[in-house]
Amino acid sequence: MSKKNTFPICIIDRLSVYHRILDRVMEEGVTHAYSHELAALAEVSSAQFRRDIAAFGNFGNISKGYDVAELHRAITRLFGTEERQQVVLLGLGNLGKTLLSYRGFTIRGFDIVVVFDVDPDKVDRVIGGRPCYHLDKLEEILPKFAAKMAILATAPESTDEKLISRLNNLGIKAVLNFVPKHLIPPEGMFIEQVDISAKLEKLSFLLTNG
Amino acid sequence: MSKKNTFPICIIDRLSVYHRILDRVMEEGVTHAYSHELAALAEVSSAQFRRDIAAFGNFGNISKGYDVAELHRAITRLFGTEERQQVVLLGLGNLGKTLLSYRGFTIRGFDIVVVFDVDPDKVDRVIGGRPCYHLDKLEEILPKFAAKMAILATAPESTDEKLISRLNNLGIKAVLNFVPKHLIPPEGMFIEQVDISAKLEKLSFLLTNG
DNA sequence: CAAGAGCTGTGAAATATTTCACAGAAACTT
DNA sequence: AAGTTTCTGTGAAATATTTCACAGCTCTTG
Repeated sequence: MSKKNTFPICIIDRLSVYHRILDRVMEEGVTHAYSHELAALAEVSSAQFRRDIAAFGNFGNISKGYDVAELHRAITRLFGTEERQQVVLLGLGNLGKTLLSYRGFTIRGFDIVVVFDVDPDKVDRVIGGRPCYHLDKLEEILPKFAAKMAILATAPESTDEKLISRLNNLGIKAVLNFVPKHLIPPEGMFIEQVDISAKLEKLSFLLTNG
Repeated sequence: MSKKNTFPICIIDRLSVYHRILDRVMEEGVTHAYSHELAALAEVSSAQFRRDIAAFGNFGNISKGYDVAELHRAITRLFGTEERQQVVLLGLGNLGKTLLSYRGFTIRGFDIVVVFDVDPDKVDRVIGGRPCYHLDKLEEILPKFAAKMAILATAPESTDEKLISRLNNLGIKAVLNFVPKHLIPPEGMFIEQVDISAKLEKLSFLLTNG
């Protein structure tokens, strides 16, 4: 039995990769796989794969390797996506609309249940199957939903720590931020930054200097 | 003068954050800032900020702090985005279209110059100001452009290492992959994964277990 | 112009993460 | 049923990254 009180946060990123790989392997009808096989698909060492998994319990069978379906379920449980997670979306521009119809969220257990924007043409309507309200009504409407996470796809100019603070006050403790602006979360809140251009910059750096 | 032959790759991610912060600080008319000020905005320690920057040269003025504009330029140079970088986009679904009109790319120095898809309604037309061709013509058309990087927003079913290999043969050595599928790059190629659901999974994990 | 304050860049220490390598366990094989 | 193989989980070692803490410099002030 493995009991550590602390583990590197980057394990979580790798868990998502493992999860996708288990998906794929299951589709192929495989029921058991060894650490070195799964690790190769995830581009990590087999030792790292075993240690990552072992941080959350003993899942490996000593001669059959890992039960693929069981490990998949275990990771799902860790993610808390055994039951569907409700999410609020802020911002219905190009990106917001795309996210609203993004099938990946649905597949992974996340449902955008309500949307907020500031555009008069968009508010007080149902868009993409979800009700859309004016951002001014956030405090009034959001408590009616069970969303614990928010996705931020608002205009950069109007996105700041004030908005974060409003969300925090409404009990939102996790934010996925697509706005290319580094926002500092209040105590107890997590903000995950998705900066698409930053990824291109990294690639460009690697091409230029690597 | 600082000359290291090796440095942690995660510095590059932080450089992007610093870059955004310098943008903001410059907009406010600030010309110089101390490491502890910039570090606070980026949520890193001042020592880390100084060490990250020092890995690429001596930019700090010992009593005025860092020349904001100079440091900004220096990072731009490291990214290789002093001159505009041409990029090819593969896939014109919802996400592809959004990326095509994403202003963040333009602002950061990246131009999507040509697009490929498989939809007969989309190919051999100009869409969003860029010519769109059938993916079958990749080998014929792509060499006419100077793109060194590709953005992958194709359907998961039709995205695999075979496509990666075609890109590699055409001289594309850096790929930004929006398809939620872990692709293994051939020697000498970089693939940067953008898995949006993975970020939500991480947040969900933190809420559930943190 | 000497003393004081406060900065950067960086050795050295501390901490975090990854890899090595093997004990112990299961499943074959003869 | 003993030997062989090959696996997982994990101490211990190796490596990577971050933080500490300060020398040396610049500016300010009296």
